[in-house]
Amino acid sequence: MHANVKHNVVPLITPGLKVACSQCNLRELCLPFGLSDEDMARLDNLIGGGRKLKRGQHLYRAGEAFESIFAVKAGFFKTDVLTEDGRDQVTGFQMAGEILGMDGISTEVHTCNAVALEDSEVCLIPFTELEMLSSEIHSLQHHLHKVMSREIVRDHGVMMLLGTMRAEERLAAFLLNLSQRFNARGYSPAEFHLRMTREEIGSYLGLKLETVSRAFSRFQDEGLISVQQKHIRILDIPRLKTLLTPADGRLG
Amino acid sequence: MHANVKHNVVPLITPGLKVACSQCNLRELCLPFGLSDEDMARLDNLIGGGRKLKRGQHLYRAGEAFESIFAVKAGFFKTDVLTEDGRDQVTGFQMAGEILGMDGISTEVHTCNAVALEDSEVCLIPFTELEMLSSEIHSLQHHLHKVMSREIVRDHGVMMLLGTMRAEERLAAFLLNLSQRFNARGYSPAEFHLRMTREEIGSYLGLKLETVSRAFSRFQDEGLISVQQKHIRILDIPRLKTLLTPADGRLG
DNA sequence: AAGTTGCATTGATAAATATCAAAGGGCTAC
DNA sequence: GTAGCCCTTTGATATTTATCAATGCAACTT
Repeated sequence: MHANVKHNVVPLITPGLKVACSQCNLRELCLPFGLSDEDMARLDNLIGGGRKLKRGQHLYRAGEAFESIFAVKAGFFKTDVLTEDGRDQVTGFQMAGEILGMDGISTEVHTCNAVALEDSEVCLIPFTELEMLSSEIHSLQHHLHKVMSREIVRDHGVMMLLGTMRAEERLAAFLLNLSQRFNARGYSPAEFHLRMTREEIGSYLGLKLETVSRAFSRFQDEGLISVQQKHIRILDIPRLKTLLTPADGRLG
Repeated sequence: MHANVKHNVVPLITPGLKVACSQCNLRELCLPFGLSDEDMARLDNLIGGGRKLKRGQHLYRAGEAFESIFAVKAGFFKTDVLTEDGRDQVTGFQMAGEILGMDGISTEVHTCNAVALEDSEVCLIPFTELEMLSSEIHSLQHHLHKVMSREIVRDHGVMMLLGTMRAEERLAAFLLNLSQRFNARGYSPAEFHLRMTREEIGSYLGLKLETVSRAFSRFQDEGLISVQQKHIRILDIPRLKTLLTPADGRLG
C-alpha cells in the first residue's frame, strides 16, 4: 500500500525541469541496453523535455496533429477511441515507463485520446528526430521496433480477452496484469489503488460498469480479493490465476 | 464476381520465381512513394524471394523463431493466437499487399499462427536486413513505422468492435471492411467469396458460429445481402452502414 | 456416381450480461 | 466543515448470445 501511495502525491522529480534519460530511473524500461555514453548524450539532447499533467487533463486528442510520442515518467493514463455515433472504447492504461502515441505515426494524426488519470508527467520524444537518430544508432532503431511490436502483441492479448473470455475471467486477467506491472516497477503486486473508475474498467473489458462491480463483489465474497472502492488487495493470486485456465481448473 | 475468382485459381505470377518489388503490381500497397531507382534496386536485392503456400498451410507458427516479415503477394491468410487452456482468437485476415509477422519483432519469436486460407504467395522480407536498409533509406524507415502504426490502429478498431458492438453490428462492420478492402484492390466491393468459415468469422468477431450464421440469415431476410454459403453479395451498402451508426439511425 | 465429411442452417432452451432503478458512500470544491 | 456530486453497490427484470441438438447442403474422394 505504501509504495503505491507515491503515485497519488506530488512527484518527487525535480519540478518543471528536464531530466536526462541517462539519469532517469526508468531507463531500463524505455531504452535499449548498452548505449554508449555518447549515444546516450545524443538521446538526451533529443528528448524535448517533460510535461506535467493534472488529473483529467488530455495529453493529446484524436484529430490533433502527431508530432511526438511520449514516455510516461510518472502517473497513470488511459487511451480511448471515440466514434461519431458515441461509442467509447478504452484501449489501454499506461503507467511509468510505457510509451504513448504510436497510433499517430501512420496518418500523422492522433487517432485516440490520452488522458491523465492522476497527476502525471511525461517525456516528449519528437518523432521525426527520433527516426533520424535511430537511423544512426542501430540499437535505438531496433528498440523502437520492439516497442511498437510489443504494443501489437499487447493488443492481440486484449482481443483474446474481449473475444473469448467471460466477465469474471476478463476482470481476473485485468487485475493480474495490473499486479504484474506494478510488481515490475517495484510496487506491491498484491495491493494497489485503481486509478480508473468502474466505467473505465468496463469500457476496457467490454462490460458495463455494473457487471464490473458485481464481479468485484463476487471475488470478494469468494475471498480472492478485498475491495474498498478503488483500493484493491489481492488475497489469493494463484486462485485468481486459475480463473483464467478453466481447463486446468477442471482437471485439477 | 469475376475479379475475385482470380484468388481461387493458380496465381498468374511466374511460379517459383522471385519477382522484383520494382515490377510488383502491389508496390503501391507495400512500399513508400518516390523511391529512387537505386534504392528500389537495393530493396529488390533485400527481398528473400517468394514462398507459395497451399490452402491450410502455415506460414509461421507461434513459438517459431522470428526472422522475416512477409508481404502477401496473392491469396488470403488468417492469424490467430492460441492459449494453453485452448482458447483460440483469430486476430486478423490478411490479403494482397498486407504485411504479416510484425508480432514477432518484440521477442524474436512469433506469438501467433499465420495460415493460408487459400493457395497463396508471400514475399519474405528478412527483418534484420530491412532494418539495416531502412536506416539508410529514410522513406523506407518511415514507411515501416507507418505500417506498424497502422496495425496498432487497426487493432484498436477491432477492440472497439469487440468491446462495444452487438452481433449484427460486428458482422456488418466485418462485411463493410472486407468490401472496402476488395474495392481498394480493384475487385467488386459488392460481391465476393469468403475465404474463412463461419467459425473463423465468429472467432474474429467474438461470436459463436451459430450466431454468425443467424446474423447472415437475418441480413438476407432484410434484403441487405444475399448469402449462399461463402458467396456474399451486398445488396444495400448504405443501409448496412446505418447498422453501425445507431445514433444516426434513430435521428434519420 | 455415391458415399463421406466437414460446413452451414435452424430451432429450442439455457446462461450470461445489459438495462432500469434506487440508495448509500466518499471525495471534492467551496 | 459541509453540501453536492459522482461513483459504487445491489436488486429486479429484460435482452442478447451461447449451448445443445438435429437436419441439410455441398464439395471432395474413391
